[in-house]
Amino acid sequence: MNKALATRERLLTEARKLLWSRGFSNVALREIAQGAGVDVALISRYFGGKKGLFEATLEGAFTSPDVAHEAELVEAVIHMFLHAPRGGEAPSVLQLVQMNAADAEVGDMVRARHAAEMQDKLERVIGDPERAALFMSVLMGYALGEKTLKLRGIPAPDHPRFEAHLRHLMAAALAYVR
Amino acid sequence: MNKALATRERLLTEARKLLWSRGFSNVALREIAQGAGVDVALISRYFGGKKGLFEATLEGAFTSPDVAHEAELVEAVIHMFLHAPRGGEAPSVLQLVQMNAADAEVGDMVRARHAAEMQDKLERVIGDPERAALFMSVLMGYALGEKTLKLRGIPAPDHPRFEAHLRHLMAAALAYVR
DNA sequence: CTAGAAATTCAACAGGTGTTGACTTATGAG
DNA sequence: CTCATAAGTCAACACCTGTTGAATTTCTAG
Repeated sequence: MNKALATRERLLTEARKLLWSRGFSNVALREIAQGAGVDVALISRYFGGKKGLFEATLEGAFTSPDVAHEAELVEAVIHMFLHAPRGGEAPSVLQLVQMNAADAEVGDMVRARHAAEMQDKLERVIGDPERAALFMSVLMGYALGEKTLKLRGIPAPDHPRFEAHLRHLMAAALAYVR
Repeated sequence: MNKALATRERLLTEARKLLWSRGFSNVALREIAQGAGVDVALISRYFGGKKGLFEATLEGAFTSPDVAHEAELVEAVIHMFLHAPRGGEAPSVLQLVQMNAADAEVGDMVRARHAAEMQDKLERVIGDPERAALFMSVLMGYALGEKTLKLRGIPAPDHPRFEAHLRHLMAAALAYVR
């Protein structure tokens, strides 16, 4: 009876890997099924369809670190950027954006589940919607520049200057005063 | 004989509108053709295929403003953000990113045609690859936060604080010292 | 007005998509 | 062992994708 749950989980793992990195409409269900070693039909059976699978993928996946002060926040983000599994295990801010861009409906799902939640947390810690928005923007932009656009001038994540950039940008966002 | 060129252009216009806003793999050629009021077959005939059409779309589309000094640069960007046709006529940095995320091959096309060129210009004006990268990152992130993620805390583009945010972020990027 | 060329449409293709219902295999209790 | 039920497979579907070659319309020179 719980063997089904195991393969359900295997399906979810594979779906996260593929859907999060390549976007909703660029991955075929058959590919996910093959990666999990089962037949495609199981996906529609277990999750009710492709969108159901994607939604299940988002379930409880986004846990921004619980911090209480700005200083801790900065350190937590640094840690996240430097030590997060870069292979594609955890959903990065960038991957969120990719998903968001693909399809309006999917974008809404992502926004409802994560973006809003992360923003809430940031606002609670930072104490100002504007600074929180700038903080998030700045991080998204840097992740984008590094991973997707591959800008010259952004060093590899293990280079000390990578961390320096992040610290500089976060500080700038937090220093905003209207 | 030049009537063909006219419909070619009509096709291109429609392609820009759809491909740039919704991404490469989320628009069907038939939709583009219908928007231009012609048959799908013409696209493969004129542009050699979907990728050919997309590439033609990028041709000469990206003209970053020619400025010589940092101060001018900031003003030019402000102008671009505030007065660019927000409906989807001109390709925004955000749209570039969307295209980039969709498909690896398409992403390379975009990077080759625009991202690198824009970066070159920025480096020439700013004089430092790192600051240029930060500058570009910061703008991409803010555009992303406003248009795609729709973050609270980012006001409408016609609000004075929108401009204030942009100025603050650009100044921060330019103020970076290693 | 008419032949010929240019511009466009039509119909069909081969391949891929998500989804569904019927069938088969594995599991575990009695 | 037996059988009911859970778990998974198979084949087919209806639809949509980009692309192509032939047919057709539209335009234009003589």
